[in-house]
Amino acid sequence: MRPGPKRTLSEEAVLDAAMGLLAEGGAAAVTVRGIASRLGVAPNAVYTYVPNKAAVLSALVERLLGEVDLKALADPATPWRRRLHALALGLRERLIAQPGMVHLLLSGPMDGPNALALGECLLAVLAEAGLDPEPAARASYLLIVYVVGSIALEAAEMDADAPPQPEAERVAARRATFAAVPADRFPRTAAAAETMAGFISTEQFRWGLDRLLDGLTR
Amino acid sequence: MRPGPKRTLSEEAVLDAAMGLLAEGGAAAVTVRGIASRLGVAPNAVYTYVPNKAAVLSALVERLLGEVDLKALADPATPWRRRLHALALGLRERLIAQPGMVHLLLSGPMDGPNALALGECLLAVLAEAGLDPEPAARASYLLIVYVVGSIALEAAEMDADAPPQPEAERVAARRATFAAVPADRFPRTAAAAETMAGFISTEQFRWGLDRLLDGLTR
DNA sequence: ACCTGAACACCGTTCAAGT
DNA sequence: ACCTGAACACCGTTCAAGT
Repeated sequence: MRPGPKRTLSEEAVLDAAMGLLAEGGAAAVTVRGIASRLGVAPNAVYTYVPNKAAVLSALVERLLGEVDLKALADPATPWRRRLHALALGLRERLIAQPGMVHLLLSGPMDGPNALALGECLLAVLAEAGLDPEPAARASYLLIVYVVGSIALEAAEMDADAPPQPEAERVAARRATFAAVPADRFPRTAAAAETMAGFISTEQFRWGLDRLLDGLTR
Repeated sequence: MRPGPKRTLSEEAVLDAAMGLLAEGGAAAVTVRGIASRLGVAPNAVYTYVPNKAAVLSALVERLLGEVDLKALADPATPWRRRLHALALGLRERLIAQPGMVHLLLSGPMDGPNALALGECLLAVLAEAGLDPEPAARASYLLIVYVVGSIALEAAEMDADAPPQPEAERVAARRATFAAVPADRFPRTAAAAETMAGFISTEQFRWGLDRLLDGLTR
């Protein structure tokens, strides 16, 4: 490929390449040089389309948030609690599917337009749930904290530099870990080992979400 | 400093150096070469005391968790709710004081002895609160998710490569951000801007913790 | 305007020495 | 056993070219 004003690439192509690296090798694999090589271009050519690596990472987060189906979230035909469940579970599914994505999400403020749109939609749903503006705002943040926190803890137990394992295998790995806990020193932990193995599961995620919504609307 | 079997250093010294780098320059500043230079030693000398960088990071997390006052958490003289508040606020204070520490916490599983001890203690407190073993186990995880998630989101808005700013300044920065939100596109967000500026505060942290405990014990 | 080659200032880690 | 110098295979980013 010869130099010249060709504009063979685009910011979108850069983001696609970055996404591919993320999917294959985790957050550590997302490098400017890796993006360039995937695009068949010299490392510094990437800087034509993107100011720096940090911009790539936050653009990836924005892109992910843009994929959330806000129409379904806003649909007044479905009960608000069901809509919040769908949002939380959808976000979880997307974030877990891309190991290392949570780390990108937590590497900077969520202040992009898609993040704002999601927040706005969340406020509307919570208003429908009967919350006044101030509690609704606080509740929206609490929900985000829960979703992101859950996934961050899940991701912490995953091998960051590998493709994601299915949930059943990850739970099995945790079960093995807790089976090795000495019952004399940590009796309660050992007794609840089976429960604790399942913390990394959709079922526990749902349970926690319900306790949270209970606390918010009682 | 000349080579030879001197044992001038120790694993503890390595961790101290790493902690100093973390405090001064955030997570990105914690490098093997930085540790070595801080100890006045060649980069590879560090590998005499520590197998690799990942071991340094998880040891830092373990050290932090070891600083939690489990005796105060277990003290049956204080009401359990107050004890949980103290634990959560204490963890938050420590983690916020070291910018980048949350990223270390989230970079691997919390399966060290101090993490287990903290979990065990948490289970005991929740049992005192009247929860059966299984709900207690789930609740303990939910609490950890909340604390870690809150701090991770707070840290995401902090400059990772700089010493921590006081809470008041961070809230002020957020206020400026939300004041710039266009009210026509995001009316609810703009209306609740003042509330949302305070999400990064001890007060919101307390509020969320109380909603959580409400949901867990109702 | 867009791309290249070369370079700069970094990484983590390894390996063959020296004492 | 412990440390060193040198090296390897990487980073992100910049800069002076070439077309």
